Amino acid sequence: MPWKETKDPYKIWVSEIILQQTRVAQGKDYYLRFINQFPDIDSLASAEQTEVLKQWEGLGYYSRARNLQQAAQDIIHRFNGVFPTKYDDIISLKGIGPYSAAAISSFAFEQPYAVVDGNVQRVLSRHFEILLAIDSTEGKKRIALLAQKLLDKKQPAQFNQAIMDFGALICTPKAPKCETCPLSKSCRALKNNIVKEIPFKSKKVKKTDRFYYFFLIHKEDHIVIQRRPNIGIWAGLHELPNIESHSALSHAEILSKINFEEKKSIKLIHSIQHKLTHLNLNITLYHLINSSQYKCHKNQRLEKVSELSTFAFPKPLKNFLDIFFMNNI
DNA sequence: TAATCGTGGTG
DNA sequence: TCACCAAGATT
Repeated sequence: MPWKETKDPYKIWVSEIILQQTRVAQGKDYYLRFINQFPDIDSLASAEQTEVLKQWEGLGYYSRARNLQQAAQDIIHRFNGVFPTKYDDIISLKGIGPYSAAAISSFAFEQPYAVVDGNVQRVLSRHFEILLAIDSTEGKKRIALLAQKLLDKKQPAQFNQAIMDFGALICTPKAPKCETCPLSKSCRALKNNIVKEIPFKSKKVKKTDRFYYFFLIHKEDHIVIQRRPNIGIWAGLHELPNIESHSALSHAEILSKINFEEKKSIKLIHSIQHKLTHLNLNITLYHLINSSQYKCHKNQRLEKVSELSTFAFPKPLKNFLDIFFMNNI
């Protein structure tokens, strides 16, 4: 892992943000490209937000990218452009919570702060048979205190890396390798045969439906694009003009909501469903065939198809645009 | 506290 | 196929 070959707090910081809720295999190439494009705090702080989001395109949880840049600008102003070394200063930065602050403090500065991520929650809750939900305040507190107590204060970086690796390789979520586990003798969950029951959560995420009807408005070698608002899903990314709804809309309802001149020339070209962690996404794409009369709104712009790769789009839209224009050139 | 925020891998 | 969840944080 390339971020393990450095003590540069900036690079360690970037790697930790990228790896939040993200697998190493998925984040590795993003890390290399991001560091190449923004090699230090100054280059990140002074970049255009659209550039930063472009580097993040396809990685998800896009507030991470915007918070990363905001924190870089914050470091310029509050810490003279030098990454802070105190835990309290580190955790005060946008996008850095308890896990990332402990990770940076230990990996970059060898300070005695125990990381608590999904791996650590799993390892400790099993080994010590903690029968508290890991998404409860009490459960989190118990595990955090335990991790901090267990931490080897003389080599916190190595300890933190080891316990996370242990969770990722041995004490895995499903089919943990208890037969060859070096801690099997002292594991209380294994002793009581409840390894697969731990850890557990108390809350159930209820999924909501969301419907997007996107319009591909095509004028010769240009299409109409716009930017998403700075809140909500895919905040700050580019997209196509659309209608959003919490329920399915009929074709007639869609036509009644749009103010295009040539309603009859709207053709459905693509319909897909996505299951996200917290919502069911239904995306329908329409093609406005004869759109020579279309006039852009203030928040919209005509952009050359050949320039679309310079903008960050949500993954479902990028997939569609890539295929559509590859087959139509 | 609970809801929200993406994408991809896994059994 | 589908629920689960991965180096979590914010509001």
